[in-house]
Amino acid sequence: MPLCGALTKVRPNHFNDLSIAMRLSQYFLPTLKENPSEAQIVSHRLMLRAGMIRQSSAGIYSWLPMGLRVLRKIEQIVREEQDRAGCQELLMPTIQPAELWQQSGRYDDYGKEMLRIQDRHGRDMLYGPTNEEQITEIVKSEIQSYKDMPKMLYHIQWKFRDEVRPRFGIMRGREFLMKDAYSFDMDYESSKRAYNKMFVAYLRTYDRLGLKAIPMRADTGPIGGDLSHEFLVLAETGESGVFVHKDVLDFEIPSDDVDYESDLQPIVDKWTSLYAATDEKHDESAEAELGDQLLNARGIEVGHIFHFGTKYSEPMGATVTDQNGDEVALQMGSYGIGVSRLIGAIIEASHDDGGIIWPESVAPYKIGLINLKSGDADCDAACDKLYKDFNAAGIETLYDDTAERAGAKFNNMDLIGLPWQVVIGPRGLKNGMAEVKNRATGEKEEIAIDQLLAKFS
RNA sequence: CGGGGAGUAGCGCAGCCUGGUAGCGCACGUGCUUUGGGUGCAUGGGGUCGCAGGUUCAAAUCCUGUCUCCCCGACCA
Repeated sequence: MPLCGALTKVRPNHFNDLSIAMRLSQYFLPTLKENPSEAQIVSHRLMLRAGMIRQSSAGIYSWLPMGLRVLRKIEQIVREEQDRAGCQELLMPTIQPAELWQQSGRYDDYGKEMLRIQDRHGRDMLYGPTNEEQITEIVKSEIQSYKDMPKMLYHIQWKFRDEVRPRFGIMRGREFLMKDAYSFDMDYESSKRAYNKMFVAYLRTYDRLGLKAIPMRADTGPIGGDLSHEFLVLAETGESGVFVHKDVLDFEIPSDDVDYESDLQPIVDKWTSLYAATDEKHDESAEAELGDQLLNARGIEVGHIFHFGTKYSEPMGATVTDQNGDEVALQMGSYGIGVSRLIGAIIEASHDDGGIIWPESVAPYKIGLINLKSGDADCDAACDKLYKDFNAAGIETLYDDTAERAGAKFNNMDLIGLPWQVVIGPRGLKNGMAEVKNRATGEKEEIAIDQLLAKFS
């Protein structure tokens, strides 16, 4: 469908709209001064301290308003890029019938990671760890002719994998939010085009999230071939070692007017032309060959795309009639992004001793407005006006109107990690000035209060 | 699933060895104080010591069992 690229820019998304403004005195934001003892890695600690999540049981979390807000933002960027690539959103259930998995043969194979449950009639059900069977069933039932092919479908849904050992907070939970897309094609060549679309969409998605993500050759599973890549985000605290030709870091991200119907192979070829491997697949000989071109870093896996041919379509009978009237088993691929895990990855990649440093695209609010002297008539008036103006201009603002001391407010705002802090205090106010701090760089500058709106619009 | 550690106030911890009915810091309430990087003083509230048995006149403390959480490893988005 050639329309797919054009639709996304003004895509209304009412159910995902987020409120623009919030007063801290009214916000449910339970921040912690001290580190909870159970949290080991920095993203877990900061998510707990910044009041984003609370643990319910091992690997299962509640999302508090601040955390949910970031989750929604990430989800929305993922959604926009999937839509742009021509992938269509649907929503499949979390609970699936066991029969579906018996058909594919995975019901017995999957093991204890699959949470199995029974309904009141004793019918075997399961909490989906993934959705290949479910989507295959849908396409099988609804598509009979090559004329309705190809199709790319995705959903963003909670999954459950009963990990033996959940850890690292949200990064390795049992319950997690995932975008999974599935492609259906008549032949391998067509399937490869779908794969390339997702490849490009992934590059764009991670870039928009403020991340350096690098595609790396991954295990090809049962099919073989070269259509399988993992996307690793570079972060010092990453779980796996990565070895990358350093020029990969400077490769160009496809722009937002990429034509997804054009031949994307050159982009994919470019991005896979230089050496990039996780430590598991690292080839020692490449190390010598690359010399000082080689970057040895650490990474977090945040996405995986792969082609698996007829692995599910065949056993489940998902066939379509081709031009000759023959029944053909569909060529399939699946494309995952760990949405909730991405929050952890972003924090791992972007924080300092003071707390989180949100990239602007996913920051819960753009501006933290700090009233240094709540209760002071002039400070209150100046802040109220700014707050209203920002609000009217659609600038997301969290207004710290509490009676805390200055130091407490600064530290708390640093912890939360909003990109900009606008500080109003009696001292600057006398001259009509505010202090603006860039959270990422730490730079502070004095700006006239009446110019703030222009700066942030 | 193998190996290790921990459950005492919302959070971080002490007390346990050598039983006598619970304490410190932060947070919270109140009053004063202070006000540009987590003020200071005073005062107050809050805990079936994970749970269940057992030993004992008496158990946070000793014994047995059990549940949960965390860490290392194997596995994974």
